[in-house]
Amino acid sequence: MTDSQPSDLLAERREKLERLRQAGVEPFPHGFEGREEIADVTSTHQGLEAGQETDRVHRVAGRITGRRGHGKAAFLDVRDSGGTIQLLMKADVLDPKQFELLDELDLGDFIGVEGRAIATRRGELSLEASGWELLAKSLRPPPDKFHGLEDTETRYRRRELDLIANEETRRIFQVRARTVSSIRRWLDDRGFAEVETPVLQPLYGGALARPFTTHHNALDREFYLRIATELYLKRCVVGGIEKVYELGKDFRNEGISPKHNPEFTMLEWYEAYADYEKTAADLEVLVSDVAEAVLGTTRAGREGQEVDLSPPWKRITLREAIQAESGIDIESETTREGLAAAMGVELEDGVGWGKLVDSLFSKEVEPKLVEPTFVTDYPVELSPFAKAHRTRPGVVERWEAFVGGVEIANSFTELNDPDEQRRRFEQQAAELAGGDEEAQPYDESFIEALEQGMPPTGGVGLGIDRLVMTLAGTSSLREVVLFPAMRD
RNA sequence: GCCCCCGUAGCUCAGCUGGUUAGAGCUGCAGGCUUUUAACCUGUGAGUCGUCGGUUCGAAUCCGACCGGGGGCACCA
Repeated sequence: MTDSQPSDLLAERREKLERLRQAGVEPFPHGFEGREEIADVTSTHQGLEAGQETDRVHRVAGRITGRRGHGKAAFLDVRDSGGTIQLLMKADVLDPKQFELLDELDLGDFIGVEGRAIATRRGELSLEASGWELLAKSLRPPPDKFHGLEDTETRYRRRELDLIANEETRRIFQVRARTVSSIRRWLDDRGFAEVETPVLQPLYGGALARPFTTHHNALDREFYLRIATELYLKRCVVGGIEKVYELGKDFRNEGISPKHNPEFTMLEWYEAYADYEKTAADLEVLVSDVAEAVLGTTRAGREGQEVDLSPPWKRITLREAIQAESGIDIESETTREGLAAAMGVELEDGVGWGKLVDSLFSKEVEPKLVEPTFVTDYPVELSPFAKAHRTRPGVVERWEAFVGGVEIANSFTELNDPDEQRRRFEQQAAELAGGDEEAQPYDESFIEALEQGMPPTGGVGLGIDRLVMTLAGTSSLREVVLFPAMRD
């Protein structure tokens, strides 16, 4: 090699690729037999003392994350998904050709190695390589080995680089994977059946949100991406699946924020013969159990805002919560004009009493609900699928759960009176016609299902991304979504 | 949709009251070193300063528009 070679980082790697090929090395072989997980190797030799050598030979494979040359010896760090181990490459142990070809390796390459376990003078467990093979050449340079990758945009757009460079990112998505699997286990163990209902729906419903619209060519008609699984899951309950859940993506055509992504993961479960007291008791146990399973503790949350997720969680009615934080009693201010005046805001067209209550709550109360809290008994205007409260007029049997100032779940005693449901739909349809784009369209087939007869039922929606935020201690939802929505 | 902040080498950053050929560390390349671990030592290469336009003798630096990102507001879960 002379100085006149192109010094471009990509070109360098391609030249190494060619030199390896010319030396008879296949840079992209098909596999590596007899590999052990690095974590297993390190735990096998945990007690090894500095300078101690063994005769145990291991085969490991992974990505080269560090390299320290030493003339007639070299150290490589190799990482697989569960651990990292140091390799000692010595000129007097390796085949001369293999030792020479080490020069053609780069940070980021995948190699497979065989070597005996030793502990170096500094006490680091290492494999003294007797042979190595290239498993895949990396043709692009990895992010800075010390500073990692910090640019937020690159981290989200090229999440693979973020995962390579940042231990914390790998941890977060491990938390996410364990959270999802332990939620499924929790529900499965209690006899819930997981189902899959349509993502493409002829009519959207089950939440107050604007949908994405798409087109089916063969049928030549519009479909909506679901905003919730609610209505289909209740039809499952009508059909006799008494404990049912679905864990999957919903899509809402709303803005993007640290708490919102247009596609997000939602768990909904429904249990026949249960009510919102039962669902609240279940949720606090589920979240607490999941935290214990995933983190080994029920304490979680962001730095400086750690909370204890163990039950029982605090319970407060919406009215009390609002009164405590704002001094406004929503049972006294029962007109939109009166409430707007009490809040000191301009009354805009199309903003009803319910929306005012909602905005009052979001502004004044929600950010302060750091400790796990159930807020109960919502106005009927905001809850078209919830059953009226058994004793309190004007409110429904509904709660929302908050942790760290973020809503993580929503639940009600489900409305199962088809005639009442029809009236609620009519109300929603009127608001939709009146310009409220988040109101519900009328769904006759759902009404027919209720007319078939649905047992008293409790249902819950749990935002998985937001729960993972809490468990992983992140302040942005985008940190727990592998590939968050981006422009272009 | 509105407001504020940001965009300099593959990565992490400096330079920004306008003024020689835009700097550093890591990465890369050449060389040295048989126990290092952010290895070290010597030498060396690498940039449409987000894009386009404007002001100016002169723009990474000042102004405008656009693109992309972050945060906040609005809206939602």
